[in-house]
Amino acid sequence: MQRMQVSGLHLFYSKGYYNTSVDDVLKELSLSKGAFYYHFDSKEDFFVQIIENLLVRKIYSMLIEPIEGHEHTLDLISSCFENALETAVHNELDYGFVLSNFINEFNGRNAKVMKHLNEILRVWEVNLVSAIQRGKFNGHIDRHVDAEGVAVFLMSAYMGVRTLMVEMTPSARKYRFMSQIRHYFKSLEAKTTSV
Amino acid sequence: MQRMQVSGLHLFYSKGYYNTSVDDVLKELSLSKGAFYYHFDSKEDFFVQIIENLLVRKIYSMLIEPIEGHEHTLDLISSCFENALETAVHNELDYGFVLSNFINEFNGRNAKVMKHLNEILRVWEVNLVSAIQRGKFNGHIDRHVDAEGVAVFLMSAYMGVRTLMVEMTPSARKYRFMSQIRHYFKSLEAKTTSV
DNA sequence: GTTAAAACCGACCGCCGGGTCTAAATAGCT
DNA sequence: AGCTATTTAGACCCGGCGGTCGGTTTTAAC
Repeated sequence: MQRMQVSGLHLFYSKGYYNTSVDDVLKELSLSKGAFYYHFDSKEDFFVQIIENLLVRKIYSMLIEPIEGHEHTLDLISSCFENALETAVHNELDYGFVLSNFINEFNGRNAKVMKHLNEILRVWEVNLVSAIQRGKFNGHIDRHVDAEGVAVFLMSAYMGVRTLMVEMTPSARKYRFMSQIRHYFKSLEAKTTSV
Repeated sequence: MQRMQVSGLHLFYSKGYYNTSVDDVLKELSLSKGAFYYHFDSKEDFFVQIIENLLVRKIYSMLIEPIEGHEHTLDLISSCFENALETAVHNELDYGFVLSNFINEFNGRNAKVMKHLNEILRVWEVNLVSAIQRGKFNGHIDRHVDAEGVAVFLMSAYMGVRTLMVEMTPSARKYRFMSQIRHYFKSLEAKTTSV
């Protein structure tokens, strides 16, 4: 059952949810329909459980936890992004943004699933905002900076670069992206510029 | 035939390519299978023609042409983004980034289609890079700025915010996003900061 | 060893989607 | 009007997919 979810996630990620049949998942593990529908009500239910059991935790440990420290916030964020993108470069299952793909796939097509995915986004956003506010409080970040704005901007940029990195010179793009992120961060630091 | 393409694009955009059947397109226009397969070899061919006939032109007029002027490059880009995102807010068919959605859908699933979509991206990127270089030449942009880096960063951010804007307070996010973009641009201007 | 519950098997159903094919309609031309 | 070429109609085929169901095996408790 755990195995089903793991290989289900891999397949859904690489081939897309609607483009992956239940049989595909079962073939991978040499299991039968019976086994599947004993454990899960439906394909959708299966996917929701994958989100809850695998996705949220991985994303939490990859994008939330790493920036909860009390050191220089912007450094935490940039090395967190750096790590996440590095796993993406190596074509590994980039839990960092499996999410982005799924959001694109389910948008306006499956409200139920979208609720779960949006919830993850929301948590990430809240966490980014509070990290930035912490940075302002600690004096690392200029106090005029709009925390919500920066959060939206960072999420956008990160999700976008993930799309751009697939199939086209990923490591070069990662490098360029990260250096711009750092440049952008420099402009947010205290005693340098203001918003 | 033109009508087929137009309503095909609308449906593919709103429901997804794989989630839209040929019959759906035909139902919309009260046409029959015969009419469709007389004009197009396959569903895929149909889609490729939509890309070539509708998508590239619209994107060209929305994201390429507007930044080809010789005024302050960064201003051109930001008002170009502003316009494109504004149409997205109003749930209109945002040709600006229909592209982003499709790239996400076809990534790693259909190489043939991806070739066409990547080509559009490539043109956009080249155009951004040369716009930025023009800005450096004109003295509006700091000469230390990495034009390729900025281009990748802008494309990422733009594509990402499009994802983020769907289904969750789009206009607030657009506003925040744009103000961060402008802030970022300020840090690229000549005689202020360097990379 | 018996028994009941948990887990699994795989044939089967109904539906839908892409694509084919033949016949009919329509348009264009003389 | 008559004839050809273009365009449509829609019945049909086939493969795949989500889901069901009756039955078999495995597990575990006593």
